[in-house]
Amino acid sequence: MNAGGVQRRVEWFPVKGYALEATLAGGQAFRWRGHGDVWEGVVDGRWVRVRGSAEGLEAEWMEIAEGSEFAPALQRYLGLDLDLERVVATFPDDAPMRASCAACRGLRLLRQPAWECLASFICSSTKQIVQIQQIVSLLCERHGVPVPVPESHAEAYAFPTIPSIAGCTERQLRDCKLGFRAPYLLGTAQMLESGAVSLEAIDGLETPAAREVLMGFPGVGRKVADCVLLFGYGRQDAFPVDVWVQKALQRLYFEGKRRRTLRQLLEFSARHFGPYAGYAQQYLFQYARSHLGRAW
DNA sequence: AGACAGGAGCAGT
DNA sequence: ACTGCTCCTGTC
Repeated sequence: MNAGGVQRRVEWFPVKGYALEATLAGGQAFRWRGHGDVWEGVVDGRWVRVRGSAEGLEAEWMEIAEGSEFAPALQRYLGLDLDLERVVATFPDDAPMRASCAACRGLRLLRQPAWECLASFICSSTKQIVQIQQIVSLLCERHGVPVPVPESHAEAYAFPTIPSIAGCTERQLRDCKLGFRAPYLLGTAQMLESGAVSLEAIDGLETPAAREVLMGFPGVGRKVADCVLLFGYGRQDAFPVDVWVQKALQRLYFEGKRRRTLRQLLEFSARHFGPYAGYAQQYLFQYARSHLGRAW
């Protein structure tokens, strides 16, 4: 499709060693498909394909409007405006972090649109990544608008808007396999649609206050709120603790000691991992998932 | 077959 | 402040 002067664009980002798979398919976002060095997704309503090489990233996308300048937004989404080496250098110099960094070289944090991030993580509770991908795909196919794609390419859809979700019935959402999360997502969309709370206003808040606002939405507890703060608002002091991170922290830092409660682990993390604790968390998470196995 | 998932929300202690 | 139970449903 190439109607209305809307064009295919290509841009080269000279960033070395970007770990595409770990970043795009590691559980931060749920819309990327691909393998190895080639990945496709939809970002801000644009179909995007990214190819990675040792020297950099080649991004290709379909513009949605004349004269629109998407490259900076994509750069921001991919987390390119950040000196990764300097961030990694702030991580504590201990054995678990060294192992995590070695295992996840080139892993970055994405900076996703807040609504998409919030909605996706409301869908995520007690679900594995594959299942979250299924749910999000169904939501997009059924309630998102089609976006321009290259000639003879399969259809792609934008993430559903707040009004389009707010206008759904609980039944429609359950049909997208949301289960008990359906009323949560619906309630959140309706709160936003009513204007009682705004996702933009959160930008101006300190992290603890921002977290409190997010936890006011149904289906949003501490963990989901921290994911949204980290992946959607770039708050690198947010530290989501899910069962994987919990197990990893317990095992890597408190081996043989009495089991720490969630609260204790949060306290430990806040003082141990430094200014980029959230970044460190993603490294630990990936490491725990890929190297420590599922049978602890 | 049956437990178990990258949790939230609630009651009970 | 912690524990334990329930909420859907696909996957292993």
